[in-house]
Amino acid sequence: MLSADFYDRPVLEVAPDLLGCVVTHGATSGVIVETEAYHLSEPACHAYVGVTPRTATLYGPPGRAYVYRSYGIHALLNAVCEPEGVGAAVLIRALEPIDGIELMRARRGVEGVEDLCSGPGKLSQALGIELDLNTSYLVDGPIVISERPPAWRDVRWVAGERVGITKAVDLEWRFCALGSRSVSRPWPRGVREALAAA
DNA sequence: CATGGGATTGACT
DNA sequence: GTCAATCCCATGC
Repeated sequence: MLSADFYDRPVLEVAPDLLGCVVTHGATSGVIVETEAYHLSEPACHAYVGVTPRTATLYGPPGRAYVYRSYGIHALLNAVCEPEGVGAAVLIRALEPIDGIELMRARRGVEGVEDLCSGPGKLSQALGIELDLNTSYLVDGPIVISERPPAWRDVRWVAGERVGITKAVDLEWRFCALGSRSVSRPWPRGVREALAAA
């Protein structure tokens, strides 16, 4: 599994490095195929407002999970990065399912493998991740992130603009693996072209 | 203490 | 393309 040192680096390095790594929670797991970086220096990041009860996790030690509720409905999973005292995290936006696919189908209420984890709210629902896992360590579990399997060692990716935000929209801090149909919509140009060519 | 705004999704026109 | 669901918390009075 990835050590705390892996996350104790600039968030723009960690975000693409997480592509191809495996997230496991209980009997379910999947390969990360999409991430976004957030940093206290830009207004789209929750940490932009400084340290509050909500953002304390972001400013805490690297390697922990930051889980928060979005639109009152979805739990979104982030990996806290950079040294303690620096508010930054990588949002895990999509997975390609590996283990526990039947359990994911039951939790999601849909059948298609490509629909199980192709979005940040979807993957939390599929893996059974809720707000009580906020501040838990991604090194120890219950959620664990481990190194790239051999097939994903040299994963290729493209950067694009982040999704669903209204501030700092021009930063290309979204990272999508090429060749996976589990990337969330809208697909960046490179992702569309790679799948069309395949 | 009241208010308002989301790092989304799925259903519907 | 539009829109509502629904909870947490930051902000302002």
